[in-house]
Amino acid sequence: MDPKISEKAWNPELEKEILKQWDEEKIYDFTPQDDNFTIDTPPPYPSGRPWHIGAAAHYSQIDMIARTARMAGKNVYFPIGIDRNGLPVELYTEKKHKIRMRETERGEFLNLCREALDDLEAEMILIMKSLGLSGDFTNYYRTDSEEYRTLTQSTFIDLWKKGKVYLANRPNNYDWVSGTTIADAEIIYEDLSTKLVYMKFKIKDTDKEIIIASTRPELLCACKTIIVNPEDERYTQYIGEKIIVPITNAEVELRTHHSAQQEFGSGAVMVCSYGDQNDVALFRELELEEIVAIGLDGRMTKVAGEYTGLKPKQARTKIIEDLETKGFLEKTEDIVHRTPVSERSKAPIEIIPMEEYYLKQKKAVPKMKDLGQEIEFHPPMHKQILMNWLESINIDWPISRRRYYGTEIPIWYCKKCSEPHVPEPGKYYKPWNEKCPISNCTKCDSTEFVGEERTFDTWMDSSVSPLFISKFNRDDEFFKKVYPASIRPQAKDIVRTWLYYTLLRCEQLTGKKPWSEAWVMGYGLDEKGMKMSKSKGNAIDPLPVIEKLGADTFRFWSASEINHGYDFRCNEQKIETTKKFLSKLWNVSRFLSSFPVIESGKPSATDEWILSELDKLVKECKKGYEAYNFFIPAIAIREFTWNVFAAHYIEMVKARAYGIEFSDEERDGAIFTLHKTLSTILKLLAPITPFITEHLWKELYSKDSIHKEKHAEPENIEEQSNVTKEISEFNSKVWNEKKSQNLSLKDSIKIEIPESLEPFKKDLKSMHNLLD
RNA sequence: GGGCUCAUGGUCCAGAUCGGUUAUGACGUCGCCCUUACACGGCGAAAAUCCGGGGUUCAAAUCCCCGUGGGCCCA
Repeated sequence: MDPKISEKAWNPELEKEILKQWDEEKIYDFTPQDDNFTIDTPPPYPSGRPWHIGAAAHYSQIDMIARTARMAGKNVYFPIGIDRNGLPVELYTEKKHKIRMRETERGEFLNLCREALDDLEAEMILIMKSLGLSGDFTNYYRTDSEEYRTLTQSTFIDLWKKGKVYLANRPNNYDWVSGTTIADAEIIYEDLSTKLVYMKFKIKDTDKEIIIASTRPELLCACKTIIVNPEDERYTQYIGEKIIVPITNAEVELRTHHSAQQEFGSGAVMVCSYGDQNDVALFRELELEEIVAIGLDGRMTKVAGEYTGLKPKQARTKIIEDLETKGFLEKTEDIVHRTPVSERSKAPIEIIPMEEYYLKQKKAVPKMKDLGQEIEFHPPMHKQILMNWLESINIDWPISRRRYYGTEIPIWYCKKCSEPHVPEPGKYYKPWNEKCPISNCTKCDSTEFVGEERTFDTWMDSSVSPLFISKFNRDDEFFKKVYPASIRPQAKDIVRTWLYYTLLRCEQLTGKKPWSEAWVMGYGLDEKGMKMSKSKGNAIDPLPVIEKLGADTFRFWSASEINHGYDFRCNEQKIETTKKFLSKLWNVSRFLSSFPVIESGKPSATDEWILSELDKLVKECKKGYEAYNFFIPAIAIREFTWNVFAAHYIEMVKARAYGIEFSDEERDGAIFTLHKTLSTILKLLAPITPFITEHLWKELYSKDSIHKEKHAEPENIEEQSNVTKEISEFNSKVWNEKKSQNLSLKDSIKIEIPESLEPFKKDLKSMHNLLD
């Protein structure tokens, strides 16, 4: 009886062949029906090489969602997209070609960006395909396509007409390196070392002075008041006094405010426009008149007097020197300061009053909270990230950006009266490069217009992904069938951006929530538990790993190592050792391929025992798959296949399956059970390791793809877990005994079989060559 | 300062809303073994006072409180 499968190990090269078959057989094609399972797949952003290994794990798991749903009998719509709008590619292009965006002709710069994106995108698509993603690659979408940008602009025009957009001049987070406003959500905090400068401020008409500590002495020229804590007794006597600001000699008032911390510096704080968000709040609350000390070029403005034109950091150094020579400097201290920086350029942000477009969101918060409650989160704990974010929203969403590579804001202004004009939706507009489609100004009838040059925040594009994939405004029939989507899989770190903005925008545009479930995955960290980044040098390139070990090994690692929702560590060696399980599965299948597949058989006590354990496994997997938690089935399947099925059951029935000293009926019971168990294992594993299961399935059980099968259903067989324990204990006992007597495993030995294992006596005897 | 989350052999992790025998498994280490699926294997061994303290209970890795330390997020 030669095994039908002859190769001794799973060869990952076979994956390429299988991919081709899937392609030819079109087994993942989607035709909308009345009831569909739509996955709002995250379009990854090609921002540079290499792609993140955590992302590869993430997309593997998203595919497991698709396959799980498919095997549950759902009609799965699994679109694939690439997000191509935004700042990172601009920075990448500037670096790659050693150019500056603002010194390059806009059209030319956009072309360079597009080329860079095409390159990076090709690698991502290659990785996603190699991973076996069962998505729609033939129609994959790009967020910078004409069609997508038309949607972004149309939805903006719609919201504009509904009065949800307004222009306002406000202190804004300004990233002067990128030359653009950024949203609060794009700010991160970094601990940077800086100097805390203790300055002497004279109290007017006295010879007394107070000390004020600040990390931003260059903003002295924008200082409007000094605050102290109302409970700080050191300053009680000076409240209401005029204080002379060093260098500028301006007079400001000393007031009390609870936000001044007594422990920080001297307890007295200078309030300037704008050192930080607290300054913004204070200027608003105390109705102070703002002074713009830093311009859009990131340099000091003329109010800075002799420091005009310097960058804030240069001005700081110089002003510290001047304070010292003029006797205003008490001391300086080196401190580490949590500094708000731009997430993308890493430059410290400045707060500068600027005119930007805003999308109303403050009033929508209660509604968003309700929607958030309606959405089922996997795992449930991550709903809290959204709720915390909603709790902290206190300004509307600034949506305009002073960048090039993004969807253009479709507005033209009348040259004469500046009235803004928004065109009709349904077309992609580039106002910086196109004539205004409106012939006369609606206000003054003038015929000359100026196009808006700014673009949208990229989340304006990303936040309509459920509308794009469902062909909103393009195909009503399709839209009705696939919207709202079923599930939004995404990473934990963009809950407050992508997840939240999608909720907001889709509700504003359709009145409905965009999906009923949200599936949130943790971060991929390095082997020490630190965040991976290119600058730290601890990033792992997923492509060579996948090429070397194969997608299934990588996928099984991802499922068995990542407890859903928690952060996970990536370790190449760990991934490699995962391969052992696939080898085990392969060799179990190779052994079974020696026996004919038979449809039925009369199971013996041993067979019934393993079938009860198998049924337990089916139940366990079902629990995991229903929550889209692949950690549960992966661990359970590995444990069962390796440590129960292969280690004990197969060894017990080997002789019976060969028919040595057993009747045909007994033999067939074993063969039937072996195949039933293996075929069930393959089906249980199919969503996690689609390649090897497909190959073995076709070798052993069917011409048709395993991915057209339905999930195995529990048969509710009574549990026999105690038997498992007794069997494995007995087997260990025999093995140990033989070892201590220096016997080979095939040698005979005399050991009493416990009474409880009486039903398994014949199998155990043949397994261990036990003497009566 | 607030929130979420984690802490179990050298390393990673299970023990999930339901407290209950000797705390699961993998990686690594060591020893033995070619046994007609597999040496990418099998068997065996060593290795954990379950972060600390307190409480509830007949019973706590598990529940509660306090603390310590890490990660992430927000301010």
